Amino acid sequence: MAAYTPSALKAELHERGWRMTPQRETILTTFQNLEKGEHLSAEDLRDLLAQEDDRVSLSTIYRNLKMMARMGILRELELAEGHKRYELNQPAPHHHHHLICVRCNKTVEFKNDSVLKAGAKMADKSGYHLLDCQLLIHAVCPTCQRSLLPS
Amino acid sequence: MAAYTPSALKAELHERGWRMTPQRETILTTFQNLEKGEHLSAEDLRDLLAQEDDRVSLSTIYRNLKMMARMGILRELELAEGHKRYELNQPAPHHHHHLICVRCNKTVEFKNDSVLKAGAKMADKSGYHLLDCQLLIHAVCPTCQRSLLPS
DNA sequence: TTTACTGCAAACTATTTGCAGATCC
DNA sequence: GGATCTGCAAATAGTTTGCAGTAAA
Repeated sequence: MAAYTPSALKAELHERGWRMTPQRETILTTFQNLEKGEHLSAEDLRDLLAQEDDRVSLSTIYRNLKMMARMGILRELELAEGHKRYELNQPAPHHHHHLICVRCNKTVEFKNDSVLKAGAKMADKSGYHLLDCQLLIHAVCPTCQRSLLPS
Repeated sequence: MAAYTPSALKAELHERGWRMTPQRETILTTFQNLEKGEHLSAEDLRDLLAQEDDRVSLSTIYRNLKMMARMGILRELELAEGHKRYELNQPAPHHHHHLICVRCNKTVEFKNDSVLKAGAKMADKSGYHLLDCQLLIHAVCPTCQRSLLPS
């Protein structure tokens, strides 16, 4: 656990000439307090914060989710159709991949360190600085295979 | 090469109570004639067909790209921000993954059969019918690392 | 002859952007 | 003090949908 603290974020922002704000701290700690494997869309996050009476505007949320993904703090997932979801970008023991049913969107998370290593090696070999590595499997789940509906 | 023929598509459509159309054949053969590694957005495809005076409406393109992805004929990629791209879903020797710079969107394709095998095994283990398996690596390319601009 | 498919135009929705005021450093 | 950040409202853009006519089988 331990992970990324607000002050580590602050330091990294300052390095780039940016600023720490209460909204950014709220967003970071919200993701850290999330149950393992839970991921949020921009709107989910807005609603969750509103429940706790800690309102942050949708545009600020969008701006900061994208920023944190580009910093490698969050990972951006395209699981269900039509909107992005975000989760903390965790290192090796917690890092996982996704298997998704294209019909019902049911998602299975799974770990595979050798895939992660292969990704890291590939990035390194090309001189890229790795931010996130996800194996994305599109498939049809057992239930939907049995369904009589074509599609 | 060889691959999927229009009549194979026709047969598969009929199995599901669907129909073959000239538009569907056009879309399939267009992807087959594409250079290796090239991928198209819905709009790209519309424009490419218009150039060859073989106009297909955008809605028909959207409907069929999604259908063919759900059949496993095409793979749906989210490379650059904001719109999906499609390419032929090729088997083992041509199958590849993507390494993407989150700043400039420069993309490197690479092959890794053991990753593909790990994905197929995982789908099988969960009883899912595999459609596509892609390792998606988000990173910062060498040029953008050197750039002085923060972000 | 039936039902699926296409094309058009309109609708939708997630995300982005311009701007004025607030706030971080 | 000066630049960055936020919140609002409006704009954008990719994609979807309703419908009437067309065409597979």
